Amino acid sequence: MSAEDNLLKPVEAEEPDDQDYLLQEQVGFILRKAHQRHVSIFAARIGDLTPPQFAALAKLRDVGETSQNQLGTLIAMDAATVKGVIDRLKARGLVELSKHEVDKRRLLVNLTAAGRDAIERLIPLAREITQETLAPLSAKEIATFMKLLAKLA
Amino acid sequence: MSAEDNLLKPVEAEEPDDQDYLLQEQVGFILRKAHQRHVSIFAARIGDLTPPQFAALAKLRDVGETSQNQLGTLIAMDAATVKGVIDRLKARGLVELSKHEVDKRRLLVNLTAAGRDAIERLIPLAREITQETLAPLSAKEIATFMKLLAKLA
DNA sequence: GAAAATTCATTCGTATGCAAATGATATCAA
DNA sequence: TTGATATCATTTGCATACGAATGAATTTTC
Repeated sequence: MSAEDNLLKPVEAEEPDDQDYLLQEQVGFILRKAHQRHVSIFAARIGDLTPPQFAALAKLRDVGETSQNQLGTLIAMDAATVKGVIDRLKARGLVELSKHEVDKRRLLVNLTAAGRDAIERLIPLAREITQETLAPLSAKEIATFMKLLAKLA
Repeated sequence: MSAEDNLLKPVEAEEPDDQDYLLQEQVGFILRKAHQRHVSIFAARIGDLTPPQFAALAKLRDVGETSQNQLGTLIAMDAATVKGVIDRLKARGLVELSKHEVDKRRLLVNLTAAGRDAIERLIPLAREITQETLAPLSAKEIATFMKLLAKLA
């Protein structure tokens, strides 16, 4: 095949070879950047709480009291990570911890009154964060994107 | 409006109110999970290098010698983060550092022979990682998804 | 019912990721 | 040319994120 043929060949048919690995076109790299952008938007709107901390409060609002590990499963954090998040929320008086009466291994987590106030107050801001993150897309594109993204996660 | 009317109302017309904020349907949350999944796939295939470290090597392969800061811009890392990544690559002999002759502020980074060998060897694995990450989608869905994801990043 | 396997939580070590402060050097502007 | 700005790099502090090891408590299995 001559070099000229490449001018006629559609891009989709390109055989990737080691000469042209383009980092900026790989899912992982773009996924990382999209995530960074979202975190940045989040920080601009909710400065005093991180996305993982918000996730913990929002999920506790949904399900009520649960064990630390169970909460971690619900918000996709491993045991070590969720411990740090809960520790910091506890230090700020947004959650309270107690021991499970029957199963002595479990550490129960629940919202305090202040924690409930905080999450109720922040939810409208979180809706705006979602909107701003998706702002580059049209309504139809958003529907498509969310469907596909969910398949990948 | 009676409760029965809700049965007839299409889902898309639901007015979101604070009662039903669903964390698991928010872009940020799913984006974080998708990113986690990708990192996990990456680690399973390339155990001895992280995605940021790989990104640094791959970009150095593209552009050749650059300043640490410039490299950071190219791979979307701030100055503090890129320094850590480069330090670790240097400690493993994959990159080498030198001072810019003219502009004494700049720290030049380049691949060593070992670094070039490593990235050439890893690129085929990186292609597989991209494929596996996108495996839940069809070819057409991949094209759509990548287009929309790029808009968000 | 005792041993084995599992689950829950903690701790340690390593690696991003970013804000803010600092110091050195370069560039711009009056 | 010098004084103000801007850029490059480093450091510190804080917050995820996860593997691996450990200990305590529970469940399973024989």
